[in-house]
Amino acid sequence: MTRTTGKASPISAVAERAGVSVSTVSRVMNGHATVDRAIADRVRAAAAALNYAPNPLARSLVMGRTTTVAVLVPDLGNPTFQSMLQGVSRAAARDGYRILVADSAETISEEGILAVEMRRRCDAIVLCAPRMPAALLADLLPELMPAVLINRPAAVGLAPTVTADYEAGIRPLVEHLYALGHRTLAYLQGKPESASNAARLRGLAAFCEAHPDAELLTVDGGTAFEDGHRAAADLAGSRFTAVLAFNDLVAMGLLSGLAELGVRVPEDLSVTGFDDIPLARYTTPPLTTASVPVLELGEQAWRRLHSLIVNETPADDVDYRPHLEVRRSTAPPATPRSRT
Amino acid sequence: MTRTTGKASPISAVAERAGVSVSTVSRVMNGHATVDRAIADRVRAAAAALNYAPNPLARSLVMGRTTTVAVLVPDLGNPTFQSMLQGVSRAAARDGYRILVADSAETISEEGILAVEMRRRCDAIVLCAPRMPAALLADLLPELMPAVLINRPAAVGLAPTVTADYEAGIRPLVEHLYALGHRTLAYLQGKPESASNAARLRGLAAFCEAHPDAELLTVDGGTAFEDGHRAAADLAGSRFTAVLAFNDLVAMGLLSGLAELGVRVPEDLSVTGFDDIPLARYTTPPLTTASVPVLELGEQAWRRLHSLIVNETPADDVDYRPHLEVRRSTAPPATPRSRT
DNA sequence: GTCGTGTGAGAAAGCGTTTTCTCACTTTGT
DNA sequence: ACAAAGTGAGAAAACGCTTTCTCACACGAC
Repeated sequence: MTRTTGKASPISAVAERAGVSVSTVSRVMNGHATVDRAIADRVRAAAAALNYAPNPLARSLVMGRTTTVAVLVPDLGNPTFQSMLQGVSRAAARDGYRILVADSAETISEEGILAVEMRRRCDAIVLCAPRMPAALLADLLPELMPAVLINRPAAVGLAPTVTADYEAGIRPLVEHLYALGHRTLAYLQGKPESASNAARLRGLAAFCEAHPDAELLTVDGGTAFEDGHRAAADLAGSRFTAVLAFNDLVAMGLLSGLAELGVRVPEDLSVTGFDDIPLARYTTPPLTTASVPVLELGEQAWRRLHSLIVNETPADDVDYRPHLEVRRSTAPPATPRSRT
Repeated sequence: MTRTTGKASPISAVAERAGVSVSTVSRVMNGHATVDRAIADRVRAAAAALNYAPNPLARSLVMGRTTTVAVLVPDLGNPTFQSMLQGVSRAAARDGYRILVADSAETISEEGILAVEMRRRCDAIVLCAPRMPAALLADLLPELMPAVLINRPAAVGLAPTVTADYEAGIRPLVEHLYALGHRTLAYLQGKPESASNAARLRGLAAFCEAHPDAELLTVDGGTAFEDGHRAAADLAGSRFTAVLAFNDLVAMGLLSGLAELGVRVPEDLSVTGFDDIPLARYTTPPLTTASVPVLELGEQAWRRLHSLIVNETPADDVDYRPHLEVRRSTAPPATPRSRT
């Protein structure tokens, strides 16, 4: 009648089979206190025979911890957030934690509700919500703690934060173009309400101030391939000699659109991306971009969250400065025809 | 003394404040039975004042369901699995379910343990484990039910399964190349132990049988960009006029490597991918590939899992036949020099 | 021989819910 | 008016565990 598989047997079954109390089984399973060697062996044998494993739910309830954390990202379809998730997931796995994941894209208006609901099922939360209004975030955070923020530089002080410095990061990119000789530039912006778009704009504003001879225009783009692809037509015939795309995805869409239109990159037009997603180095031509260590961002988020969970003071906030990755989508502008 | 925020108050606090028993609070919160209108209002007021929400853990323990399902994927860094995850996640979210995600890449040898452990924390599991030995899978499944399998055609019958038919899917691809005039082809294979690689090989074998005049050689590749990139050097000087890459990632790596070597695609060499990941249409040249509806795969997996959870009989297994997506990375072979 | 002092194991009290069981208090039927 | 049937709410059991509290027993010390 010994079934080595089947539905989970409760601790009481093990206790009964071993002829001891549940307390003793619990003690054995958790390696607690000193329990007589012979009895412990009997318990272990019984547990093995019944294929016993403690019910994690019951365990969580009584212990007040789930060894699970939530990760909320705005779009599971975006390589950047995918990598963040992967970074958190891997790091957390090493510490024996599981990930509860949610994609807020579907329910942008109820992002807050979603976050709270997720949070209550686990021990802590990593919040990547670039477009959540600051006020809402501030309201929410007390309910969410322990929490770590990704890419919410404005919220520094509210919770441990890991960020990429998009403002500083775009500077080398645009300076690179300037150094190549570009003076008429376009910035194909992302969603205007996004914090990181604002940061890029600040960085670009600083650039303009430093180089009054350069002209930089912001044009509406988006955050996805399609947005870049769509923008190609407008940009192809324009007077711009270089365009900074909001991110790599948009840049790739643009690259593809331009190729279809017969515009040569970088000969006719230089293009830059942002993020350095894995595919950026495999585009044609390989994309000049600002490299953001997203996996690292996820890992560092986990480190801080873990500290909070075990009641240590987390490491200081970290702000990754993206580094310029020069590839082949940028080159000096063609000799202006006006010279002719 | 009314704190509208703060640590979660238990149901007993609400009961006390409303001057009723916990049972009544529970009934009100769950809209059960008929409870006196006046009392119900009092309870709701108390709950609101205390910002009460039932503890999901306790709820799960007693109700025996968590409204959470696990998704196990072999690599969170791979666009294909990312899309599957997204597909499951979105569909599950619509039904009010959360996703517990795990990346087995780190612990390939303990994939089984991981699966069981995840499964015990929730109501069901979606298993995407293309390289798990069939015997292990069969052993594991009883413990995992309810479960749904993705891309394990060999396991049909053990659990509801959604698959892409890689064997049938590669056929139109290679036939397309054959029709273009290619007779010397290379298949840049993935991991030999993977089920979907075996399926592709079967499809290709059938092709060879049907076209004795064509020569097709299998060469070792891999599953990632880097693998394709690395293979470029070998393939560049070869006599092959077309190469079928294991998947789009490999194809893109290959494209990039070939571009660096000055090999023109498709003029000098035709290249195909597999999967039709979002970026495939934005490569240069856009990639001819077999389109696998991965998001759909995830969604269908969820549908079946949901059925199992609510004790309905799930829809029949579904086997998506990838469809040929002809883009611009394939063309007739260059006129052979041997003719000269 | 009595008094600490350990030691090891069982009993019981939670953890925060839901749900069944009970029962007091109306209504209704006659 | 009196039993039968309904209502609505509290008490208590259950979910499966961990942990504190208790206590029986055996040991050396005085």
